[in-house]
Amino acid sequence: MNYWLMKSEPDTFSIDDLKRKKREAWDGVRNYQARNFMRDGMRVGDGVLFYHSNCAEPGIAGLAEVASDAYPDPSQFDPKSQYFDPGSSRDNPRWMLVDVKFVKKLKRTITLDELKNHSAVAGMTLLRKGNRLSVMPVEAGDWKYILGLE
DNA sequence: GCCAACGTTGGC
DNA sequence: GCCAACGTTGGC
Repeated sequence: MNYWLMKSEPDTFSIDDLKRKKREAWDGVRNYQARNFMRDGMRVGDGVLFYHSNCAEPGIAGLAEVASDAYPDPSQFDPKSQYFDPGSSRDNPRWMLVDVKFVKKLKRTITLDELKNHSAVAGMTLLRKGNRLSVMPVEAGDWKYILGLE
């Protein structure tokens, strides 16, 4: 069992949206490293920290779970989608995604600002300067520690 | 809205 | 293969 952090802009798709929909295909990832984590690293049942980015209160807003194996992101084939990739083909899809299902909304958002003040998690990928990955691994120890902060 | 950081693209 | 230009991310 592995742990992950996935970023979403709450204006686009928030933890409340996931709660309402129960399950969501995590489409639109167009970064190779993030894709590789989904394609090669994720297994059904892995834990996911649902992170709100690019908003008033950036931070971990809830928990989710990997709910499918990786499969081709349908939006890459759709010319009307903002995620359309003319360089990809159905025979050899470039972008993969997983489904994610709702587990819980945290009682409060554990903010980025707060995490920065805990030296125990200072090594997290999330906190690395200039980090822009939208999907990244989380170490088991960091996962446990963060859940203890709620 | 600004801008630092970083990934991608494309000319050479 | 180098690297400048460009686009995007995301905190502030």
